[in-house]
Amino acid sequence: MNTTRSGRPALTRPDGTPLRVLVVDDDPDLAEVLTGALRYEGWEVRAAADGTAALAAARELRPDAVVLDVMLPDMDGLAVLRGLHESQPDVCVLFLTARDAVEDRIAGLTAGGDDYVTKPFSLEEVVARLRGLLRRAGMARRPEEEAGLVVGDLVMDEDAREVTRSGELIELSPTEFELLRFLMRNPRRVLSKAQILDRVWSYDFGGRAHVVELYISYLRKKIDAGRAPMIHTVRGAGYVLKPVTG
Amino acid sequence: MNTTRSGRPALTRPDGTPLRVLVVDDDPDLAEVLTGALRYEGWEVRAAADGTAALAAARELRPDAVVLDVMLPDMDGLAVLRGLHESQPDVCVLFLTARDAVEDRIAGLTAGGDDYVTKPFSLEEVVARLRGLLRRAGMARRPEEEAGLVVGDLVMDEDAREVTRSGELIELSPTEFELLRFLMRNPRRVLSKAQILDRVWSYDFGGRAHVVELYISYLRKKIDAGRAPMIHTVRGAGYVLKPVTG
DNA sequence: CAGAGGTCTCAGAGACCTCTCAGCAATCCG
DNA sequence: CGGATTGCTGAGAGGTCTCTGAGACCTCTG
Repeated sequence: MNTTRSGRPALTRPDGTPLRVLVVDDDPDLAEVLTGALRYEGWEVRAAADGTAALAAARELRPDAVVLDVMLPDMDGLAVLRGLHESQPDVCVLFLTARDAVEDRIAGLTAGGDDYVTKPFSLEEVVARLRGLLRRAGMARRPEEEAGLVVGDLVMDEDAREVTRSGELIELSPTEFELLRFLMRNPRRVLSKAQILDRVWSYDFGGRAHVVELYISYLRKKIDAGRAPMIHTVRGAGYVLKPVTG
Repeated sequence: MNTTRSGRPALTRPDGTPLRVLVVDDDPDLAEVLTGALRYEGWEVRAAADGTAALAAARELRPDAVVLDVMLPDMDGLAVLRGLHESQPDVCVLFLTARDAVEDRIAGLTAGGDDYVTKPFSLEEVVARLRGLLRRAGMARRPEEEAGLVVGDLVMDEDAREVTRSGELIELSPTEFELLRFLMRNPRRVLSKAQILDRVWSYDFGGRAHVVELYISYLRKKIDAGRAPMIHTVRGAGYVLKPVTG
């Protein structure tokens, strides 16, 4: 079976082969980081630096999804989108856009059910959106019936952005939600603060690992409050999320 | 079968041939020590002193993993990573970084599931991380089904950093954990204090072999406390870890 | 424009870890 | 048997890691 590099079973195409994703961004560092993160999901990834290369690569790779920067040196987002749909009408597209980009442009781009994230983004968010797109488009098969993320009595519904523990609803801020999602996708594994920063915070975040401690502290107050703790500190190594019994 | 120089069966590629590792560091002494330690694991190792040489060597050797200093004279870490992934998308990378390098944050480098250790490091830690990376990436086949490290009723889960004896959880500090890992990877074999010092303590540690005695003492209190002892002193030679009956 | 919620920095308190020192115990050897 | 050697462990200094509260800054909303 196809698996992620973390050992977890991967989201695959309906026939069980790896999902194919094309990353299009003219910043090579960003493209590299994105590529790495998506490969980590167990997907087959290729990168292109401009619209022309993107269209050529798409024709060859026939990707299930494209991660597309709307500001490319040679073509604008809508043109690339048109070109993509010409060769593959069903492809899912996740747009990357600057925060200050004119909002209604985006509105037009996402009309076809596609989605977008604004720069600077966190990798966890990009991966989550892409998974959402692919699932909704029926292009991906879930490894199991994984109705939501479940660790012990802690349950996360990603679509509804709802978290419950023992059936009790817990309200989380956006950052708290992302952090918990990352923890829940890696249960029983110690995650270092650097790993967490790289995944949950946006790539241009200059701050220290200290924020991680802070947000872990917030999560504990909401999730572990008065209950048997699920979030554990491993001094000198990082944090683990574990079901209560073991 | 491929074996380590210590006689233990080696972690191999899926086809049983030795894993191939490329070491990239511009400090020749450090590169030598690393190369030696990895060869000792039964792996095929090659060294390169800068980014250009590394990429050339990678193209030729096609390594399963690369140990990569992020501070190279000619290229930055992300650029080397990009070059590596161009020729080998699936290669695992373990980064070496200075502790005082723009604190804690290895911006994006660990995003793809890769890992890092900070200098000064212990060889045991480098080897352990590399093994972890390779296992998770599905690039390595374990010699046996070695679900975790097991010696008698003593069990270590390296991912969760958890140790149990007879099912009872034992809490260990980072150094205690490393020391025990080394012992458990070499059961029934007498390890000298010098060997332990070289493996478990970082290469720039100036202290005496006395710390080893101290930490063995700590471990005994936690692991052997009130039970049949597993850690034995071999006077004039070192220490052995053995299952109780043997 | 005021208020609310969210994010992050700062700084202090406290817990924990590592290692040195020193004295004692066990073992070895003449 | 007695001295020398080797190993064990308690006490404690110093440093590091972690947690938490207070507050500044920002954005969004009414």
